Order: sequence, then C-alpha cells, then structure tokens
Amino acid sequence: MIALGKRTGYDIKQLVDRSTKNFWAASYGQIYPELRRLEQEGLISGRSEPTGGRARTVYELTKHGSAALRDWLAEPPEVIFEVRDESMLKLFFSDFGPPEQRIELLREMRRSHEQTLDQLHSLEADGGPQKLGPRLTLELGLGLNQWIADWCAATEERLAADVDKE
Amino acid sequence: MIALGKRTGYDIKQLVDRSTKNFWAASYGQIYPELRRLEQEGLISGRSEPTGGRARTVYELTKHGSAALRDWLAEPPEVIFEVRDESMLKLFFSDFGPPEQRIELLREMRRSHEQTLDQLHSLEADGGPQKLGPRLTLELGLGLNQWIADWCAATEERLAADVDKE
DNA sequence: AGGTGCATGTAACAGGTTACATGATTAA
DNA sequence: TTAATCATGTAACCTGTTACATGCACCT
Repeated sequence: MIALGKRTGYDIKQLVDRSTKNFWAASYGQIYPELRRLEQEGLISGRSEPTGGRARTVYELTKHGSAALRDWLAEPPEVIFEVRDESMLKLFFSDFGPPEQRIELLREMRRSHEQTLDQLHSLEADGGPQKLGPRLTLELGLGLNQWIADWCAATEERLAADVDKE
Repeated sequence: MIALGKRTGYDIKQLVDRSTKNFWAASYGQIYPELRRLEQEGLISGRSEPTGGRARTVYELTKHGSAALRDWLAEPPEVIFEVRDESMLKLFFSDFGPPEQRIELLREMRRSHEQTLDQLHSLEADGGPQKLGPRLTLELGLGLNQWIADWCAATEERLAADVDKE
C-alpha cells in the first residue's frame, strides 16, 4: 500500500477496507506492529509529519522496499487460497434442520453477497481504480459475488418448489 | 461430522478433507483437542474400540450434542465469510511488475482452480454425496471454481492481446 | 522386509482479532 | 458543544498450522 504512495497506518487501514478487504483484510493490531517491523528491516522509512498538535507518521518505501516488492511479485506464484465460510458449513449440515431453514439460510447468504456487491459497485461508481491490477481484482470480485448471489437465488426457488410439492 | 455417524478423530480428518475442506478446513492439531473439549461439555461421548492392539476411540453424539447442533443451525445466520487469497493480492499489486508476470499469475490461478475442480469432479464421480446439504455445497464449489477458472482464461487472453499490440 | 494406511497426540509457533486507552481536529 | 473523523498504539486472547513423535495393522 505504501508503494502506491506515502501513507500513515491509518491511511493503510482505510485503503485496505476499500480495496483488498474482501480477499486480504487487515486490522490496526496488525498494521502498526508490522510498520515497525518493516522499518527495522529497512524496507520502509517513516517521518513525523504532525497535523497541528496531532502526532502523525508518514511512511514511504525505501529502495530495498521496492526491490522486496518486486521480488515478492516475481516469486513463483504458489496460490494460497483459504476460505472460511460458516454459512456454507451450515448449508452442508442443513439436513439436520427443517427444509425452510435451509431456504432462509440461502436467502441470508444471497443478501450478504448482494451487500458486498453494492459496496463494490459504489466503489466503481466514484472513479474506480485507475491501475489495471486493482481494476482486475474489482472485476473479479464483482463477477464472483454476482455469481454466488445468482446461484443462491436459483437454488432458493428450486428448493421452495420442492417444499411446496409436499 | 459425528452427527453423520460414529467417528474417530482420524475419520473426521479424512471426511473433512473430502468434503468441507474448501470452505472449512481442519487439522489434527485442532480436531483432537476439540474432541476432548466437546466430551467435557457433554456434547459427544467416546468409547474405546481398539482394532487389534491399536488404540482407537470412536465418538458419537449425545442428546445434548444433537440439540446443540440443531441450535447452531437455527441461529440467525450471521454470514461469516472470510477469504485469504495471496494470488489475488499479487494481482492487485501486479502493476509493479512486468505485464507478462501478470499473465503468468493468472495462468497459475486458473491451474489451481482447475485442480480443485478436478478433485470435486472425482468426488462427484464416485457416488457423490447423498444428502441434499453436501450435494448443494458440492454444486456451489463446482460452479464457483468453474467461474473463476473461466474468468482467468478470458482475462489471460485479453491481456495477452494487449501485450501483443505493443 | 518394507511401504502404506490407520490412529493418536502435543509443543511451538504464527497470524490475526478484540477490546481497550488516548487524545487532537474538524464539521454540524 | 458534541459527534465524527483522524491518528496511534497495545495487551490479552483465540484460532489454527507445522512439525514432530509414536506405533500397530495390513498387504505385497
């Protein structure tokens, strides 16, 4: 994030929440200690730029830092893809509950993905990312969430029809 | 998993790896301590059923256990959906590397999702899940991975065309 | 005789969240 | 004046992985 421009810890958190959040989140409890670690390693350097009487440390990449970034990008991409989805776990075990509960769950899943979809759309609406990388991840996010929401909707209907039959 | 039938810790691990792995993984380091915790809480009970001289503890649900399962299913579904995808993070920052690297990354992402797809297909091939819940999650998994793989393929082509133009 | 699968377990570590604490600045 | 936003930071906790250790059973 610092490679995209000088940033405070606070800035980074805001940016993450509006960009990578859906596939790589971060909390202050992670960011601030990490900034210190990166500075110790010489990958970033911070300078104090207070706003009035308010402390404020702005970080920027060092040469070592941007080299490290390029190295990381060049690493053979060993795809790390982890998902934890409690609602899908509930869907898996939904046979132990009444059929209506399963439909309700699907409805809630759809709602949740539609909400994410709205957020992504509003992001797109106000300018949207300029760089290709961020643009592609946004596109992927939109498509993915749309697909899931559609699947939920279709499955809701299918199951509702089955319940009615009885 | 124990609700689906009596199981040892080892059994659970095998089953998880062939079913919920892609949206809810588990390791032995989690399973065995958890079995002990659940037994202490009276939700499951284990009995020793050795195979020859080999120790073996089989667990089954208690009444409290199946009530707890139903309670959990009945909870208002507060959708917890977390993703950590390093390759998508790389895609996000891919502007800091050469364009070919981005295409290579996409290719690797596609390969990885196609591999998952193969696993899911072979699961489907040998019988596949009988219950509706597991069947639905399998269906979702197949669709999702297929969608991502297709998106990657399409994007690869699009970007390759852009690179050629220069 | 040896490899694979069954079976159990733990200690050390890594990664990350939550909750809390503090306080200045700015817009309503 | 008061609420929201900017800004920093940490301690306790939780969840989960990795790596290791052990040993029997079964098939070839």
